[in-house]
Amino acid sequence: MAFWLFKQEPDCYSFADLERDGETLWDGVTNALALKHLRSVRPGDQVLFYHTGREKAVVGVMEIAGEPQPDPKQDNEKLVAVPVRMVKRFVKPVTLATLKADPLFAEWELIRLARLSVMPCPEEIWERITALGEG
DNA sequence: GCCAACGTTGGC
DNA sequence: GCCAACGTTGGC
Repeated sequence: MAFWLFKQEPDCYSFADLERDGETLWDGVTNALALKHLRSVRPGDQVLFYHTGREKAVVGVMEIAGEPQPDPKQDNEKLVAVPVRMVKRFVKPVTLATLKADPLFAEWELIRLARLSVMPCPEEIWERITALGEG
């Protein structure tokens, strides 16, 4: 079982939308490195949901609900999408400012590669963020 | 609204 | 295959 972080602009699809839907297909990823990561996810993997834009915070946890599959909205076999399901909303969102203030996160892709939307999450970072988020 | 960082495209 | 120009993302 592995840990990941997925980013999304909440005006496009928010954690509240996932709470409403329960499960959704995470699609629309086109960046090569993000796709490489997305093809590596496995059912049961745990995923942090990060809101970009105004919020800039990790807002909750979801889990991979199925195998990566061709993105049904794209006419390109290289592009994949993956089913995800809601797990829990954080009591307290963990803001980017909080993460930037702690050197533990400085080398992580979330900080180093601002435009990457799918990335692995080292277990140490997972533990720290979920501890902060669960208050 | 601006800009830095990065990815993509297209001419050569 | 290189690189300049351009487009996009996301933080500020």
